[in-house]
Amino acid sequence: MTPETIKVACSNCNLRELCMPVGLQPADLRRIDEIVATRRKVKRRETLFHNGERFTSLYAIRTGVFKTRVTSEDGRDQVTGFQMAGEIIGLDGIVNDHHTCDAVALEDAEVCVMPFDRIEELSREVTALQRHVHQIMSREIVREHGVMLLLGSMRAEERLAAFLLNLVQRLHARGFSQSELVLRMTREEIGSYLGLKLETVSRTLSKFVEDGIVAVQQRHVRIVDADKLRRLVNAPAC
Amino acid sequence: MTPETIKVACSNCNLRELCMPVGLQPADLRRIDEIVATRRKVKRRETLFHNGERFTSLYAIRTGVFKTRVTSEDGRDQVTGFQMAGEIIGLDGIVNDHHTCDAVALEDAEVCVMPFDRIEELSREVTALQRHVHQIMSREIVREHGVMLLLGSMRAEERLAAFLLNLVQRLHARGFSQSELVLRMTREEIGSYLGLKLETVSRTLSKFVEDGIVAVQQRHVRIVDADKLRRLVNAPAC
DNA sequence: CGAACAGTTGAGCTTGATCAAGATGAGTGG
DNA sequence: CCACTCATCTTGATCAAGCTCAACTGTTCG
Repeated sequence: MTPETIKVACSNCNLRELCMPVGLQPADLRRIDEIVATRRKVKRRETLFHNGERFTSLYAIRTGVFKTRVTSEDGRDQVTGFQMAGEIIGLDGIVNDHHTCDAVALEDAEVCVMPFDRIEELSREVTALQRHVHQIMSREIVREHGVMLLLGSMRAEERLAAFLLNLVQRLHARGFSQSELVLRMTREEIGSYLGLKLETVSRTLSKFVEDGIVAVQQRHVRIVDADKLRRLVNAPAC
Repeated sequence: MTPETIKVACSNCNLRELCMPVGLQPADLRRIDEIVATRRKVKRRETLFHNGERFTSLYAIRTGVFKTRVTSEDGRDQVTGFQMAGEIIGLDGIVNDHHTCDAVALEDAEVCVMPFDRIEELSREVTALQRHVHQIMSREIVREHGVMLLLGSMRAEERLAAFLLNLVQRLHARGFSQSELVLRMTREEIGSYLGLKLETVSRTLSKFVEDGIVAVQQRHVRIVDADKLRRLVNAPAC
């Protein structure tokens, strides 16, 4: 792991409104630049950080998609999320000064390294940043509530439908198509995230194709009937 | 809901080391007292806050046990956690200024009301408090990772075993028995949390009794063989 | 080019859900 | 204090969603 490091600035980053607070005073904006120490490239399949590693920094994703996963004592994995441009990872490490999950790049990626003590220092002075850090953590908590609802109460079709809608919605917010997406993860990784086996993911996708809800070619997915997909998720518990 | 309010101080609260940072300077300690605005009593079955309600404060539980739950659009509930003395609830409300879940008292309870703007203000000045807030939020994220692992990859027996061990461990940290506990929640609520139906919870408990792992009388549970229970959780995925 | 990886599909099985009937206990009002 | 009621819990019988195992196909990349 040779961290290719480049000095950069948030103030003219095109992802700024995704990962930084908006409406800052110019003076504060310049201070925010101090947060990002370096950038770091992570190749496909490499980890950005891993379970047990010392926590030092949060990471803002510039390009690429990551998965985070936790591992139980007996070696079972659970994917806890897929993260893309503008999203912040590493929050798990704050509480015990060590990371408790792995972050693995699903494709070649680049992140901004933001040393956490610098974040804390600056957010004591820049109220908007303080607020922003709190919101990012709260957002993650709320997201995980949603995943718990999905895992605890939804059936396979509902889970996969919710997953696809969530992905495409986040991609759309980043300027991509509302109806087409490329899965950067395997069926097995999707299954791990959704609490399903890879065969079930594959079968359920095939069923969606049969029902004219999506078109699938490998990892290319086109949402043909978004309404049907949405109805699948909101279907009253029958 | 008539909030019986009493002015109080953290500095001489016996739960302080559970919900506040330790090792504070006396001066900072006195400032911490400013955080708790009031206390509030919540009767059994009443909500401390509910989905959609304006977020203003975090709450430190003094007595009683709460459940938090989210509700999906089609009305399905998912219990996202059970919280007890010293634990902080309300973090979900920070991101959008509104709560996204309900907090319901499972027995008569009392909480310390901590206005969040006051927390933010003070944590700009007291570094230990700032750190503490970050840790509380990170801890919740890590806890939820654990729940995702449980919901996504464990079987019914493993889930229930993990649940009982977690409960008794937290109670033990509060000075209660290592082997006896009183469930403050119904089988249905346990089931919701664990992604199981109440019948499955009941049956699995009965099986534990048969196997000499626990003794159950209503909501009284005595852990007879903690090792067996632990082995159930760590059992290699067979 | 071939080996490892990723995905699909089928057959059969297991776990936990569903439906149903009682049992038990706590709270309430007469 | 007792009878009644409602909520909670237990247990049985049956069913189905999703898992497991297996075979095969397609893809990627070294």
